[in-house]
Amino acid sequence: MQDKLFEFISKYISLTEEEKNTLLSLDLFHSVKKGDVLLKEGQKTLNSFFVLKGCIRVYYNINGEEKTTAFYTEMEGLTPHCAINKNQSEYYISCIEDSILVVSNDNMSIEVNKKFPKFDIMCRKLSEELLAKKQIDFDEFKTSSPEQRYLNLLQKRPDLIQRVPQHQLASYLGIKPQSLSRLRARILEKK
Amino acid sequence: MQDKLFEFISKYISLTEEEKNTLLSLDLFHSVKKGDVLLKEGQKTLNSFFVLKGCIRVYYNINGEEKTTAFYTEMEGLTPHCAINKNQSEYYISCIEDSILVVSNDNMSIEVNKKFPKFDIMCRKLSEELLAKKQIDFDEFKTSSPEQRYLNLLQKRPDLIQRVPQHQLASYLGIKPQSLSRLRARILEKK
DNA sequence: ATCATTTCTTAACTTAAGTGAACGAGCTAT
DNA sequence: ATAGCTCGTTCACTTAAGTTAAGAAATGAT
Repeated sequence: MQDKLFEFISKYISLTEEEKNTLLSLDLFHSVKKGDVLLKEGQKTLNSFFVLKGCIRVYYNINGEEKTTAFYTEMEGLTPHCAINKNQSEYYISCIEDSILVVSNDNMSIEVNKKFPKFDIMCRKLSEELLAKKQIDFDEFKTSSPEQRYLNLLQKRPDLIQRVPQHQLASYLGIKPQSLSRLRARILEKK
Repeated sequence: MQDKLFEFISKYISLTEEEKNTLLSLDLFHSVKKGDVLLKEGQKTLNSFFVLKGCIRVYYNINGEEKTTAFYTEMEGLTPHCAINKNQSEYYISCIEDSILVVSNDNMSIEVNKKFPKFDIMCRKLSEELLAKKQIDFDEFKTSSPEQRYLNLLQKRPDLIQRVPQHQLASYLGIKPQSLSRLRARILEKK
């Protein structure tokens, strides 16, 4: 499982054995169970989460209703907003499948970056890439209807539709569960 | 105007005079006129754009229709997706006011980063921060109705509503110009 | 100053999403 | 096994956005 992490990192920088060992000494790997909550609204954390296996989701509690806004699956990760601006978190992060995560905290990465400055380069490339990608995703969302978004998701991340409950998918698509149900029925009719 | 750039940079790293001079020697500052197109669909560029004064917008041409997805005003900037993944651009970038921009290109920043590695640190902090902010913006967009989005924009970026044409604002809000018109009339009624 | 174009608004109509309620299927815990 | 939940779907109704068209207002070009 560690190899998957190194494989991912190698897309951005190359690591010596020494550097790999430094990383392995940091107790990065964590198993979490379906339903485990990694971060709650109002909490603070300096942790970042990277998914090696499984799926985590981000959701808000808005007037007692859960609104899911993001899923992270294999080889995807997030640094919560609150870890960057040192606020309390506005959202929850929880685990929707038994998962294996790399959990790294900010102090840790400051240490690592001191020892191996090229980690900064990786983090920079990675976050620039993710930023550009997020912008494209946002653009696609803005410029399409709920039905187009669903069809788009079906193309791009068919796994999500399988592994994620409908009502969570619905808010991810910016609509209510009933509307998603109806929209799917409508698509089936058309075929 | 250069001071505004240094002031911005100083939020992330501190610069020596030598470093400032190196930056100034790079011919970074450009004046552009309202309507000037900085990037077209299908083009490639390695340039990044940072707005010192004025406003630029990102828009797509989808079935002959312009869909505006982003605005960048004072002290905001973007690195186009195509500059990161070396593709042809999917979108246009143009100037909606006479503006003063910092235009930096990728080769240039590689040079600068070699000389002054702390620029990498700045870029990293900056893009991590922007990524987290973009995610929050996206979340807000997903979890609110067009009307809420408009009211939200009115709070957070009242300047945009003044300086940007309605039909561009509309697609920025994910709706048609007619719907924006109607929605604004509805809000006025309620008051 | 005038003409042409673009932009914004309004209106009538269509389509789709939101809302509230009901029902059955599947899970969970006891 | 069953009682209690959650989840997904369906329905009827409401509300708002999309569409098409028309006209007024603002802008730009000659």
